[in-house]
Parts: sequence; C-alpha cells; structure tokens
Amino acid sequence: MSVTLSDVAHRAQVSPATVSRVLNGNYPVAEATRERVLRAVTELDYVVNGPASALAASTSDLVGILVNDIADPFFGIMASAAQARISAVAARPGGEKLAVVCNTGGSPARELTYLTLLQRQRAAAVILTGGAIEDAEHSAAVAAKLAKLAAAGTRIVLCGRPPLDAGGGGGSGSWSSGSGVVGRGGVSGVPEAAPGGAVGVALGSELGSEAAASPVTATLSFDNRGGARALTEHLLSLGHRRIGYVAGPAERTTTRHRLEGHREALRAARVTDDPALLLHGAYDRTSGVDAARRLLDAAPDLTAIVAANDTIALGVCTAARARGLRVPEDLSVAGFDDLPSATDTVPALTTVRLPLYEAGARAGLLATTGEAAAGPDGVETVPAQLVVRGSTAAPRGR
Amino acid sequence: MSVTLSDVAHRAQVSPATVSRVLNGNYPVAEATRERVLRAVTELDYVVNGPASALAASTSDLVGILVNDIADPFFGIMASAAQARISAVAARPGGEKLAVVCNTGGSPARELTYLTLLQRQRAAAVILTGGAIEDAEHSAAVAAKLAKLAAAGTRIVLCGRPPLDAGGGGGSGSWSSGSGVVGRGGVSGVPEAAPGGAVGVALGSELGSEAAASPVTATLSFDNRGGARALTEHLLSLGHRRIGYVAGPAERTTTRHRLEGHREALRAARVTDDPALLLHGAYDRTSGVDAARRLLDAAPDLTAIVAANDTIALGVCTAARARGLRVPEDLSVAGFDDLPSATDTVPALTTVRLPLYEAGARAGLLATTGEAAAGPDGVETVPAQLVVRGSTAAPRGR
DNA sequence: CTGTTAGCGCCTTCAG
DNA sequence: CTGAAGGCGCTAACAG
Repeated sequence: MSVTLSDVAHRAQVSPATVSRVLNGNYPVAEATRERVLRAVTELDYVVNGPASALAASTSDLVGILVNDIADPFFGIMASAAQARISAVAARPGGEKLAVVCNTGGSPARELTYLTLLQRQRAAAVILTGGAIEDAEHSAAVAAKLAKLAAAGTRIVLCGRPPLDAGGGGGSGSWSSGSGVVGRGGVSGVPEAAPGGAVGVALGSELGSEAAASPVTATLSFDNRGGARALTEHLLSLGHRRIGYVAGPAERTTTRHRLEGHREALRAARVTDDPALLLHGAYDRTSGVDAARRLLDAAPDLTAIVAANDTIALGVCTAARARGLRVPEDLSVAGFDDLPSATDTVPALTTVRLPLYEAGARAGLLATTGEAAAGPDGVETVPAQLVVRGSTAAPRGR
Repeated sequence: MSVTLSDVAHRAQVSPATVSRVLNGNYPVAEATRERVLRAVTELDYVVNGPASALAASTSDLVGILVNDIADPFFGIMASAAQARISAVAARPGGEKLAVVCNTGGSPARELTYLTLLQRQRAAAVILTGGAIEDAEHSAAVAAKLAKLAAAGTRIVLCGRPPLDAGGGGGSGSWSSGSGVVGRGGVSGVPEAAPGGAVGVALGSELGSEAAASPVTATLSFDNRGGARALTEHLLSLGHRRIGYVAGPAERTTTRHRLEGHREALRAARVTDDPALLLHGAYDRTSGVDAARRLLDAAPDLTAIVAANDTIALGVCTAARARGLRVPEDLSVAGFDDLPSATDTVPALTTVRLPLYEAGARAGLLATTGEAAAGPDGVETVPAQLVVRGSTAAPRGR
C-alpha cells in the first residue's frame, strides 16, 4: 500500500530501528547515517503511520480542544490561540502535535462522545473550554471520563470553566487581583474574592490507585463573577435602579457565575432583585432580540439591560432600536467578553474584557509542556476587566 | 495498562474475534453472545484502542476540516454544520467519526502541515473550506498532498474553494441557476456563467496508476463572482459611480473572484474602474477600518464602499461614522456572506447571502458517505443571493 | 455462528 | 552507535 519504515530503511541501507531513531530523535545516530536516512525519507516521500506508531508507543500526537460553539468568536479566539501555541511548541520536525477542535454545540451527549473518541485515540491532551453544564449526572460522567483519560496519560486542561465539580467561584488567584476598571469615566470595579472553590474529583482507576487526586492537570478559571459584579456596579453608580438581565442557558456555570456577580452588586447596593427582570436564553443574538422585547414589554420602566455576553447584547441593541429607543439615552446596554466586534456597534459596547487569546494560548502551553499551573491546586484565575464605552450612560430622568 | 479486547473476551467467555465482531457489527453474532459481550464491555468500561484498530484495519475514523480562521463565523458556521452532519451520519454505536477542525490561520505552511498530520493519521476524509491561496508552488504542493491522501483512501471535499488549480469561476451549476435577488427594492442580479474551470490534477502514485484523475471527491464552489457582480450592479442601479472596494488578501481565490465580479459589473456599466479605489487587507474588521480611512482620504467623492465580506464592512461602517458620515445617506456600504450579525448593524447591512450552513452540511455528507457530488466533474455550484437592506441607498446628489 | 492464526507498521529493550 | 527480535491491540481471512 503505502511506503513504510522498512522501505526507507532498505533504501538508506540501514535497519528499521535506525530509521525510527532518526525520525524520533531520541537516540544518538551518526550524522552521516542520519542524513542518508533523511534523504531516503524525502526521496520516498515517506510519512509516518500515525496509528502504528501510536500503538507501539502508546501515545499519540492528538490534542483535542472542546468548544461549546465553534461559530462563536468567544471560542474561536481561545481555540485559535491554543492551536497556535501548540503548533509553536513542537520544535523538532516530526514532533508536531495535531491540535484539533471539537464542537460540542453545547450538547452534553456530544461532549461525552468527543471525550470518548479522544480517549479512543489515546489523545495526548484535552482542553475543555467555556462554561460547563451543571447537571449532577453529566458532571459525574465527565469527571469519570477525565479521570480515565488522565489515568491513560492524557493531560487535561480546563480553560474558562471552573475547577471540576466546584460550585465556588474565583479564589486562588494568580494572574492579577480580581477585576479592574478601564476606559473613559473610570467607574469603580470592586475586586471579587470569594473563598476558593472545591477542586478535583476522587476516582481511583480499577487498575491502580494512582490518579486518586484530580485528573485535571490545570485549570484557568475566568473571573466571571467579579467581572459581572463590576459591570453592574458601574450601572448602579450611573444611577440605574431598574436593570434587566438577559442570562445565558440556565444550566451553565458561566451563566450562573455572571448572574451571581450581577446579583451581588444589586444586593450590596440594596437594590431589589426583581425576578421579572431576568430572562434566560442561548448565547446568541436571537435570544438577545427576543429577551429585550419581552423585557421591555413587561417592564417599560427599565433603564438598562445587561446581557450575559456581547453577542446577546448586540441583539438587545437591535431590539431596542426597533422599538425606537436610543442607546444609551433611553436605554443603557452592556455586554460581556469584549469581542473584537464590541467596538463596531453603535454606540460601542460597554462590556467586561476577558483576555481570551492569552488564556487560550496559556491553555495550549499547559496542555503540551509538562508545566503545572501556577496557582494552588493547579488553578489559575484569569482576570476580568470592566471596559466602559458609549452604550451606557446615566438614566433619562436624572 | 488499559483494558483490552481480550480482557473483554475473557470475561465474556468468547474469543477476541467475536468481541471485535460485535463491536464493529460487521458480522453476524448470536444475540445471546452479543449481549454477553456488550455486558462485559460496560462492566469493564472498555474503550477501543483507536490506533490499534486503525492499524489493523488501515482506516481511521478521523475527519479533518481545515479552516482559514476559526474565529471567523464564516468558517465557524460551515465547520459546525459539517461536524453536525458527520456526527449524525454515524448511526450505529462505535461507528462514530471524529470530526475535527484544524485552523490554518490562512498560513500556507500550516495548511500543508495539517494535511501531512492528517495523512499521518490516515484520516478517513478531509474537508478544505474557504478560499485557496493562489501561489503556483503552494497550489502544486497542496494538489500533490491531496493526491497522496486520495490514493491512501481519504475522501477529499472542497467547500467554498474552486476546483483544484482552476482559475475559472462558476460553471457547472447544480444548486440553482446563478445568483438571484431578494429583499426590498428588488434590484436586478444578473446570473454569472463563466466557462467551467479546469478540474483536478493528474498525479499517479508510484504504486499503481489509479487515482490518476482528480484526487478530489467533491467540490462545492461558491458563486462569489456572480454574487459580487449582482451586488455592484445594485449599487450602480442606485446611481453610484464612484465606488470604493475593500478586498481581502490579494492571493486568495475568494478575494479574486469577488473582485472580478465587481469589475465585471463596472465594465458592463461602462464605469471607470479606478485603481485608486481598491485596497487589499485581511478579512477582519480592522482592515475595514483602515481601508475606509485611506479610501475616504484619497477619494472624498466616494459615494459607496463595497467590502469583500461582512466583517470588513463592519469596520468600514465604524470608520465612516467616526468621520461623521451617515450610512447610507452620505455613504452606502455593502458586505458579503450575510453572517447572522449582518442584521445587527445600524443600519442593517446590504450583502450577498451564501448558504454557509447548508454548504457545510453537504460537505460533511459528501465526506462521510460514498455519495458523489452532483455536477459534472464532481463540482456543485453554491448560489449567492443579493440581500438588500438599509446600508445602501441612492447617493446624496440625486 | 465462532475460534484460530497471522500480521498491520512501528517502537524498544537487548545484544553486538 | 547500530542491528535483531518481540510485541503493542486489533482485524481479517480461514477453518471448523
């Protein structure tokens, strides 16, 4: 069929073993031999048989990056950063990792399927990005899968999702201290410092009692709660009291943390947290449009709407405008993530910046090198930063 | 280390071969035995060793989807559609394909690297999305790689890129006839019907002279030229004569085809094609901002700017607004692709709709099933459709 | 319908 | 520094 190692060996007048050695660069080989082999390789246009070498060495060069929605730049940015970093790490020729992104579409079943597929391939590492689904059964299944993967030598990195099974937020910081403020009219952003969340999962394998601690190599936990709190505080400080909130899907950690931050700010300011002002939906523009309509119908006295991310905020703006409301004069609107397009809206969006590219790159690094995460329990907190732009202003009546 | 096939066989009191048979479902197995095996599998929590089975069967379940920019929804939409379709096709348990997206970042080197990596993994199929890089050397290298992949049994699908090595555009239609018009104020969209481009590449393998024709299983060719022409015709019919054009990177097929469509429209209307009104840049918002600034500086008499895609158009709008120009009163702006966010701009963007999701899904199908593409030479043309919205209007002086 | 027998292509001790 | 030999876990003919 295809040209094999021994074909190369034959042509280079050496044994297959030697060819293997120059290809993997793990053992000393005489320079002359080495060149001869390399020449044979190019002449024959030889390409290693991945499955065969993976089988023999019981490791593969596959790195899986799981995302909830590949069409969402939030994930695209992290994934591309991770891929770039992973490719960059592979220095010597032949040592390239195949960094690959898997789109779960937010479906628990597909998440598990991908994890199994990756396990089947004996992936070198797996990076899970974005919010986790909060369902006891599913979480347990994922944790179990990860434990098995880890036991088989796969490195696991969480990027933008909280430590396994944890309910707690921030905690063990490392990148910077909580959330800050930037942009015009520097409004106060109070750093969040919740007690560290639980970490890891204990699930011994049947074959040995190692891997009893956390199967997760490293966790990059976004400060969603702190960022959300700073954002709502900004709105409160402008004088808003009736603030609508368009949340993401109910069962996502990201959704919950952002919402909690929002509520903390309300509570701290002793502003009523009216349940009628809260709506859940997908993280897309359509749900922003729908939610804004419903919110404005139900509570015409609203002076501001906070969206769980920039994409939803976009929809909110569109809906508001369709109703003849001006942003920010009649209605302030804010988002989250600070995607590149946040500055293209009219007016530019007030939001919370998450260093997605940097986080993705770091995740890629942690996945490829043996390096451990910096924080305690392998958790690094990624800071969120309030960015004030034109879409928020003092409410009309002031 | 891990639990193997024979562990399962042992527990189920059968031979390894039998276990393999129930897992792959290719041979008849007694119902009783089958159940016993399946039970053993779950009890032992057995997961197939991908590399091992790939080696033995000399096929893998990996499907690679190459994209130029994973953070761009244009690719995200196609990729997610393809992944969804590929997952859906795998009916029987165990038959799942691992559909995976690889981000080249537009780099020729990385494109080749990914192709090699996929070849190494003996991928079942490869889908190449988006415009190809127009460089003789690189094209030849890609064609050669694809030929080798095809020779090894990998299915190759092109989605949104023209037939291999072709310079020609549209041609062999199949989805519908050319580009149409939709939206308010139906402006004429003249279908494009260039002579069919060259197809395929002849590169016999050293081992057999099969696969001598095109290594590409199927091609979904977007009607970029027709769409672009219809768009510019729309602008011309509104009365615009000085039209700026912000193109994508110079060496991309997508860029060239869209630009050619634009020029055809100008030529047909006998409007001067002023080279000073053309600027190239990346397919992102930043290049839209930069280009619009430069264009408006150089030619203040511009009444319209056409962007090579919606993302660039977004930047153009922002830059125009920053200069105090109103869209569309002072300047008409148009995009391409009709991304979901095109309706969230203010005003909503006039653009050309490409059925990205449908095309991606079709590509996924063609990659997984044995089905051949419909058109001659395996080329299906995907129609482009003008969508007129609020961002274009008659120029001021009329 | 099921067990037995060979490899798939490569890595990796173990000798030399 | 290099060659020889065994096996990684699974599949695919063959027999029965």
